[in-house]
Amino acid sequence: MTTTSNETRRRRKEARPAELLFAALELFVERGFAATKLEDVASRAGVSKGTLYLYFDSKESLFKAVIEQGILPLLDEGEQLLLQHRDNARSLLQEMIMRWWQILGGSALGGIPKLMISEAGNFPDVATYYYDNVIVRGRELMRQALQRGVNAGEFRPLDIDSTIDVVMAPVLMLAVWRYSLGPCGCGKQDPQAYMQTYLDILMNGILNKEQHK
Amino acid sequence: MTTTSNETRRRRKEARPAELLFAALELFVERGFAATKLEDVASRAGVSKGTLYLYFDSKESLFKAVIEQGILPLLDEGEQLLLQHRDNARSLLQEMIMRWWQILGGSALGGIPKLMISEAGNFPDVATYYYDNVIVRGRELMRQALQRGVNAGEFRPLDIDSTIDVVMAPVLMLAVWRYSLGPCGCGKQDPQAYMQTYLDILMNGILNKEQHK
DNA sequence: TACATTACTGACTGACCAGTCAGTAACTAA
DNA sequence: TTAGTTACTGACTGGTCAGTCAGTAATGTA
Repeated sequence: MTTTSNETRRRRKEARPAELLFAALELFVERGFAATKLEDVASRAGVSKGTLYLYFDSKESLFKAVIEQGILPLLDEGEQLLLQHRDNARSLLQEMIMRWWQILGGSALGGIPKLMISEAGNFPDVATYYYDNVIVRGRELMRQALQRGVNAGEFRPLDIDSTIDVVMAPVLMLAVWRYSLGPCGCGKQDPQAYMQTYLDILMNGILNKEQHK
Repeated sequence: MTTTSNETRRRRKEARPAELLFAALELFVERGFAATKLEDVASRAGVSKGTLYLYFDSKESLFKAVIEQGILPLLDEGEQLLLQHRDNARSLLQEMIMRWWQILGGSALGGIPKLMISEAGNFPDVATYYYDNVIVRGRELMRQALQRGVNAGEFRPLDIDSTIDVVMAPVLMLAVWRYSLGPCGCGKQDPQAYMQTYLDILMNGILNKEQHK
């Protein structure tokens, strides 16, 4: 081995934090927090372990940063969508769900729900942060979409609070799956069909029967 | 400290394995595999670490045993239900889902899905075992209930394969939640209402419109 | 009561890894 | 070109924990 790196050492103060966070996210999601070695995080980001400690105080603070950086952009987009949308509630809800899935399914951010689920017990304060800043905010978006539909008579009368969680569960489950049993050759057969079926059942389940098809 | 245990040492060869498995399940679910110390598992089971090694070869084999012992009884019951049930498909499906939730929600077994999700990446062979013996078998139960409904005209024509996963997701999510963010004071407000709403939306979503209410 | 068997114990070891810090080399300003 | 600054490195340390094993005590048997 003793590969003398042909890539010469560089100083890139600005890029390091983001690169380290991305590497950490990938490894935390893949292996879990406790089983991830900081040496591996550093080398995946192309630096040494010492460098990691220039930018983060400890393994735990790296974890916190991963969570905090990772999810804020996601919600901003949802809030945009809600404000701009002027079509009926059905298409708003449908679009929110699909957009949400595209983001979760299409980037490493999709691993965050799995990571948070796995580690919440070991980091109660991060869990609380996540709850207050992600879950509550996400639920609020969903609440408004559902409420709009119920008010307009598009949706049946619903117990909004519990409906929010029921509606979100299948999307979350799909994202979680992707990073857990998915890679073991036992994925859901077809995410596309899954989402299709889900939306079909959901819409049939909550739309008012007045206007059919 | 030096607490001289007033409870005198006992020899209970038969009871140890089950007690160790139960303690291990609780701690693995609570903290994750890597973050769980075998010393803690042993002491929760009321024995020393050495004793644990009389019954299990290694930490990994303990993990495997936890998974293997934990889920088989669950499926047996589901298969019973499917065979005995002679009512309509709607009530069969409803009963399967509720019974499933009762078991997951009412015993420590409910933590197994969370545990498997968290650790699948680190134990591909256990994940494969779990997939083949739990997920495939569980899906088969669900498939038969759904197929029965579609054949009888009770349910709309459905893409059964994807419907299976969509139907299961909300129950799994509820179980997972209970052992992740649930304990951080941010639980789903009311599991009862959640299941109620879920069944309501699901049934409205898949029942044929011919027979209403 | 004495001896044999074995379930059980816990101090010990070696590997592993988070976190440190003295040293190195990339960049900068003169 | 040189001297000064600082981003970066990696060998090292101290603590932790999976796994071991020589010893202890509970039970069985005579």
